[in-house]
Amino acid sequence: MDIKTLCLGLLSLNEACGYDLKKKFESLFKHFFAAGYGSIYPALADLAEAGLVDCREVPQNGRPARKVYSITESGRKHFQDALNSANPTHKLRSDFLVMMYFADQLDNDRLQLLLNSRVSAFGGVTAHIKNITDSWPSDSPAGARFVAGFGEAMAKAATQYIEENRHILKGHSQDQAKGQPRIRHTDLSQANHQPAATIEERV
Amino acid sequence: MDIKTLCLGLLSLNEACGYDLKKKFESLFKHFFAAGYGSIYPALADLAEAGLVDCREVPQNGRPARKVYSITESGRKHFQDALNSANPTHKLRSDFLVMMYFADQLDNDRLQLLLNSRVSAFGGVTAHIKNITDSWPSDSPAGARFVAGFGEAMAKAATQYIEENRHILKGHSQDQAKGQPRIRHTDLSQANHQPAATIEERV
DNA sequence: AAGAGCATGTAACCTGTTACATGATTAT
DNA sequence: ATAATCATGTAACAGGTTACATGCTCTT
Repeated sequence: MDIKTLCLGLLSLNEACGYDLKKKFESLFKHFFAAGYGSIYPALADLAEAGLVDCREVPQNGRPARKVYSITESGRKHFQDALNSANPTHKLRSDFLVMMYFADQLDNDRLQLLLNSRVSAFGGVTAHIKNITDSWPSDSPAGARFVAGFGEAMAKAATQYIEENRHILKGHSQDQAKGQPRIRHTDLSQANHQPAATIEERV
Repeated sequence: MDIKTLCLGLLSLNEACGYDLKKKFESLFKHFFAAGYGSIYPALADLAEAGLVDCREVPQNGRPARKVYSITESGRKHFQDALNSANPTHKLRSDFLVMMYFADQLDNDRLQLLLNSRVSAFGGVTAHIKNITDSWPSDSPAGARFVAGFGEAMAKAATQYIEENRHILKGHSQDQAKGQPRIRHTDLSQANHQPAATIEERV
């Protein structure tokens, strides 16, 4: 799902200007979808050009006019179609896990720092979600509560996993020689998939 | 962290050709980092050009020669630097959660299907991880075990969250009128941030 | 006085994805 | 026979990020 569609979705709930949408992205969707002005404004322009939204300009004193976008019937239909199309994705991209994979090439101070800041980042997610949900009325939409709860649950599980398993990771101590790996790795891909021509895969 | 760096990291453990790296991405990193041939081959070419890896061609019968890449000292240093640079990211991008946010615009059959296939996708992740880790020796690197365990923990937590909370989501039944939202949403962003010029934000 | 917030956007860039192109060998 | 595996890559495209450009008002 691209940002255009997501903007359209938000506009199916309330009319808004680009600035408003950015704030919604940063409150509601922060833990699973990112978007900056550089994507939102062009997206709104495209939506308007395609007739999926209408734009009404509200002049203001001393600021650029608010361009308030509201969804059209055509836009609503378009969004319904998007909701009914194929298998939605759910993708994690984590440099943190990459680094943890290479933990034994990290020195121990750095490793502990990375683990601590990841835990604290998850704490930030939890705090952020709590912060936004606290102001919600009790009849707030189920979908919103579900995705907020999902974020909390993930942050909690991740934190717990890290705290319970960080002890298995040991970076090397800083005073040892650098630049040389001291541990020979087992090849973790499937055993013996290498043609005979390839030599010296290690144990 | 870009794919180039990650390839370099894998090459810091074992020499490999592009095809091998792809397989490693798909076994070890599948749950948190994706990469296709279209990124890997150009990445390897760039690394070689930058002198961070050496390339040795191993001719084969009836196939293109294997281009086996091995890391250089310069490459190893470069990778260490990457591991020691700033705050690694950890980003989720989920169309699934987007759709759940808009659950009440989904019809109920579709909603249940989405939830079921997401649960089953997480089951697939768990199976995949179990599958690869089962073949690992008991002294396999701690980093590899940590990231595999992380993936399992997340899949488990996500599945549990979905099963325990799916009941709060109700799509509309299919025989009702389509294209019109029947529920007026409360604006979930901060209360009263709208300038007076903006009208008719709802309760 | 300084900084945050409101409000718009563009343009160049970076990065990765998808589809294409080729073709023998091995397992089912 | 058919499909999967091995093995290389390119080229066009899509999509999002970052930096830039502007400027008033309200809060601290």
